[in-house]
Amino acid sequence: MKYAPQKFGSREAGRWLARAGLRPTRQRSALASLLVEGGNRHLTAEALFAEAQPAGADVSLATVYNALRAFTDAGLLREVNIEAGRVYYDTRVDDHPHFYYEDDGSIADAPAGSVRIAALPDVPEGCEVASVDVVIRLRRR
Amino acid sequence: MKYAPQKFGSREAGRWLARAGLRPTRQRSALASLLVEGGNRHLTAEALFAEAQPAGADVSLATVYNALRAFTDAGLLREVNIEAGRVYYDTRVDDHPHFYYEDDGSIADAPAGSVRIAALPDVPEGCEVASVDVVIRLRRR
DNA sequence: CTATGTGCAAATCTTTTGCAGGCTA
DNA sequence: TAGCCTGCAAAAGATTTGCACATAG
Repeated sequence: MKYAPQKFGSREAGRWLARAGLRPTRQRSALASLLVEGGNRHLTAEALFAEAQPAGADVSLATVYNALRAFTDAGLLREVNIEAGRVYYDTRVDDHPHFYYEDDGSIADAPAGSVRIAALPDVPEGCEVASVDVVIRLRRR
Repeated sequence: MKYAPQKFGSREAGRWLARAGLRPTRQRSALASLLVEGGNRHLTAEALFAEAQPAGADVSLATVYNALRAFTDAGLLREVNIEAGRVYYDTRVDDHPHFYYEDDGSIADAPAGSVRIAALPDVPEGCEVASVDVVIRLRRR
């Protein structure tokens, strides 16, 4: 297939990709721009795909999935597993708690310091903590 | 279809179902027994289905899924979302932290009190906390 | 008897993969 | 040029659903 010339992707997005040693292809650059410039975000592959179209990015859904996985493996994104059968990607990669609104299935960062781990567990022999995920599920009252 | 006479399900399992107002059908009783008598467990629908067969329970996979959802809706079980595309059911329904072994994808309860929430968040207006899920992801060192 | 449950298979939905060809370095 | 990427469509895996029949209360 014929690809259009490179025309998407901010400098910031370019650095973001370079930092992880990923080739700045047209598709990745466009997706990276959407991810980096949107501030802290939590989105699914479908959602990013839907955003890419109107932005003129012209990426296939499979490429969105592949790119998100590549970004995650490179440490640029973080997977958030909250809902069964649906993966969210978080542009913040540090440990931080999330609010999950059960009503509409949306996700938000909980205010910094809103949850503090007072005591860390006795980790089983031969293991180390990779991350600590905290999800506060909220219900409309 | 012809069903075999009721012959599975302990008294304990019967009470467990009655407590939630669920009809103690043969299939549900058998599944409830497996769940209640196994102590604290974290299993998937597939896993429970696999256990039911040798136990002579003769349930279909669809029924296992339906029953697990019914149990969860009734508050007898708790869904645990840790891995994308795979739901675990926990026989403990109170808030408690989990260890997740990234190597083999297994789940275990973290020792009681191993994690203590020091400060609860400022919950958004009009919302209340349904539950707080804590997952400590472990990596083999 | 009547509302619930159940089995089976087909349908959904999300995510992954195989392949042929395009593109970055 | 060499190997990484992409698009497309098909595959895969988990869970749900439609329908006819069974069964608990």
